[in-house]
Amino acid sequence: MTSVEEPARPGERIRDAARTRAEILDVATQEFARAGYDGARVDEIAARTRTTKRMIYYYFGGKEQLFTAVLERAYGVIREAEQQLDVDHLDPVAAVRRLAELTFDHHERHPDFIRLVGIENIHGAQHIAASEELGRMGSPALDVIRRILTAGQESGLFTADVDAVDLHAMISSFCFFRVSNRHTFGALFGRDLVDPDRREHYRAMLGDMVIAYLTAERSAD
Amino acid sequence: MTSVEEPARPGERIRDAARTRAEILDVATQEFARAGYDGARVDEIAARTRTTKRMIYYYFGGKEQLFTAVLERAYGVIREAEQQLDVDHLDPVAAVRRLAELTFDHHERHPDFIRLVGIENIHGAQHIAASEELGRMGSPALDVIRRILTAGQESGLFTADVDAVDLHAMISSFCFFRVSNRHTFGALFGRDLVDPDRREHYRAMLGDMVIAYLTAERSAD
DNA sequence: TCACTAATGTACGAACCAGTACGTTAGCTA
DNA sequence: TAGCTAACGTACTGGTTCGTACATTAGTGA
Repeated sequence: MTSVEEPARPGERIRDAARTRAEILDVATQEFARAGYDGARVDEIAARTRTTKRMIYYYFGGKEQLFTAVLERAYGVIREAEQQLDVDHLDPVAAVRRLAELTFDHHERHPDFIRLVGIENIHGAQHIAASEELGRMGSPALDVIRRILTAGQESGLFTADVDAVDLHAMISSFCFFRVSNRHTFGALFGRDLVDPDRREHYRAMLGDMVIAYLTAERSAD
Repeated sequence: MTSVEEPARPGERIRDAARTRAEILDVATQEFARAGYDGARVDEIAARTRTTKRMIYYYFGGKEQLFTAVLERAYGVIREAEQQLDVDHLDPVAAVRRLAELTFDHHERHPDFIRLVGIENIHGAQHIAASEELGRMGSPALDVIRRILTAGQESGLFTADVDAVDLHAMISSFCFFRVSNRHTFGALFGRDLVDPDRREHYRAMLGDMVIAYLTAERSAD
């Protein structure tokens, strides 16, 4: 997520639009994730870049558009990760587990992304709705799930009545909750869901859960 | 969640500390849930009560403490609902499904609560940490889960290696995500997770998932 | 090399907003 | 019924914060 941040060497190009833009996005991502949309301060973002507040308005137009740009980039990162998915050579059961684990890993590695999505939900997904880029952007993961599901259902291995979107929701809910709700959950139940010592346990739990659900014996009705 | 709101009849008691306090809490719950902690406006809360901003500071001390009071009451509601849980007469499988469904129903019926918890997580659960009441307040659901789990494991029906807290996390994650992320999920994947027409489908999906996980055949290792 | 434009910095304004100083009244109690 | 206090209202303030007007400079193309 973080771009280059070299200590402005002498002789280096002083003016670099792309770098300035990227640096603003980096800092804005942190600040929005830290404090929420309304809690984030444009002045604070500016102070933590090598440029000034003026540039934020020059490049992005305003706080709202800046947040949208932050979201667009964050979703872009996960979409790229999903495009790396290569599970077609695996059998359906192994493929689903692999997919679930990759989702698990990505959520764990990008807590800022989780926070941004939580914040965007507080605001009714209005920025996603207003963004053409995010509207166009499909989900490679969904295509992968669709393929695995079809294979598993045709072979009779998978008995569950779900489609790809539902399965994606199931996997995401577990991964998302573990990161997004770790603070309240920890405070109320005294268990740190992201404790590294428990990481493998939850990772396995997710895979077991999804596979058990998909392959469970079902009464014909 | 909403308290009495009768249209101040003449002859009725004008001064009613309990009512004023409750009315402030009602409106504050809506306003915080609507806009987040920093997005919520104390003036807006005051304007939508029959009293003034001065009273908010008189009864609660400040915005921060008001939010804490809102959280305390919201958590109190779910704790009360959990205390109504009576599944000890059911077999473990039926009991787990019943518990999951009650969690599902409560989350669906209290979207404001979900939003408040999401907001509290954005702020690192600092208000919960600062609240004695919320610290003391255990979870009746957890006790119920513990009993069901023990019964199911002793009878050999449940094969999964989970404790009550993990199982609670699993159930909550599905119920919570469905409500909390419905906006971004809907915008990105075009599916409304809280569409009434799909309600039974997701309710069954949750129960199936949890039971499949708990009862799945496992290789001894 | 000169002029033009993209990129940047400074300083400020106007609105907003949490919190408070100060004054008032309802209703209980002695 | 007198007086006392909990409950309430008004009007304001001080600081914050988004956004912008205006000035300036780096780099580039003719």
